[in-house]
Amino acid sequence: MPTEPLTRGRIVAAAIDLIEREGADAVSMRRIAAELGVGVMSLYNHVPNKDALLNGVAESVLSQIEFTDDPDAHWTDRVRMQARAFRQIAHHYPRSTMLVVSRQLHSAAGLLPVERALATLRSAGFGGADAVRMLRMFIAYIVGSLLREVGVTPTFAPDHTRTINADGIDPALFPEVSSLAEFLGECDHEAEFDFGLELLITAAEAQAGHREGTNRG
Amino acid sequence: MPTEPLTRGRIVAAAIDLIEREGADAVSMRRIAAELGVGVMSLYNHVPNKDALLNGVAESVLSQIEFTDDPDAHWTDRVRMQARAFRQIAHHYPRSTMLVVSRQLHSAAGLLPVERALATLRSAGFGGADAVRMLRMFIAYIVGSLLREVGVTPTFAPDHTRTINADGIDPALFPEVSSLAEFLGECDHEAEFDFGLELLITAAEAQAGHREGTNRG
DNA sequence: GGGGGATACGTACACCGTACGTCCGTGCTC
DNA sequence: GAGCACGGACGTACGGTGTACGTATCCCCC
Repeated sequence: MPTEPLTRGRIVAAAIDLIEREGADAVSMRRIAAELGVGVMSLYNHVPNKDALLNGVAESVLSQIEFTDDPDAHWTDRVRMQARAFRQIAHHYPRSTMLVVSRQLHSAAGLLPVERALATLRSAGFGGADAVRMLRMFIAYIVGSLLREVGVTPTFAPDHTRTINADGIDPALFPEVSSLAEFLGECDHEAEFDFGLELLITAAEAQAGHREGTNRG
Repeated sequence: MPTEPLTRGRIVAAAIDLIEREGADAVSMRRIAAELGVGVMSLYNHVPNKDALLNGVAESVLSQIEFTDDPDAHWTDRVRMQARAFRQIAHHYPRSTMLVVSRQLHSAAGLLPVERALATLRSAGFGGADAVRMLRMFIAYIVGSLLREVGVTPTFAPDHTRTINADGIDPALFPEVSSLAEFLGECDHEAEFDFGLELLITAAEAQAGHREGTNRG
């Protein structure tokens, strides 16, 4: 009974599966091998080392983004759709998101979203330099938001404020925090994401109109 | 010759020092102990485990933020100053920034910036819910930006595009990326940060004016 | 003096990534 | 068909990791 042959793809898939089930800390070459019913060192026939494997995980997740934005739609709608597509994949692989965001990949997988976004921004009338600036701004916001959603970002996170509150935070030292504990303690991630996204898009649109015909990129 | 007694503070300081010198991967309990000229297990008299130690690192860095914003200044100026203070500390401890941003601390160290920011936003006239929303938006942008600056964020990062370009990216597949390689390849971090920050502040100010007297928080 | 608590330390265990050597099934060459 | 080269699967081994546990040492208070 020849088992399915070992493959880089199968290994990466097993890694993603393991990460989503037990978290990134659970990932070890031994563990993945066991998961695949295979000797540890067999993995190294398909993957040079653990770091490369994790890069593979990030690339795989990134490449699964589904861009469904209509090329004929208004550019603001396209930006919205692209940002949401990014967010959606992060939601689908929440525990892998940290990996995606924290690894420097220089492969085509990571380049496609950039290409799409740049095309959209240029179609909005932004010059080269401005398009890149805008892209970087959107990415910064999206990455930061996803980190919060995924539950990585620090104190400012949602449910932990409840913990803090339970611990009893001193209202004299932190009047605002304690009086706003109600709002800090809850977080509709999607609503929060969209709120900032809309603000950014509105601001970007204002810039686009403002600089029309003044493209200096 | 009784050496300086071991202390949680000294341990955390040694960890920060080590991280900044050799990166977060170099941190191990053995390494830190060696750095302090001390047995490994002695550390555990002052720190429950490695994770707590890293939390200590994050808290320490966070608590060194110097808020110099004038309480009487316009709220937009105060937001600007606070965001820059955050960025400055990240620049001072670049390799520790990832830790700061990726750990869930629930200590006072992480609460102070939140308190300051909330106070500022409330003074701008935002209701409770809106103030928290704005705070989250600013934090998302700042965190995302710092990750990029620190050189952690993926493909969209600056100098690696040059590498990609050197590798020869296919202009047919990625026309925008390749035609904008010039702009993607360089990044004045401070200018980029300020660009987005100003956009956000402007947008926030518009919201503040728009909702005046309509506070529903 | 003597007892007790805090601190420093060494040893030991389970686990990690991976370099290296070995084995075996497959396919090509004669 | 015989011989052989080769690639993939595997076991072993080494140096590293975090930390549980037991022990030794110091200082302070009685």
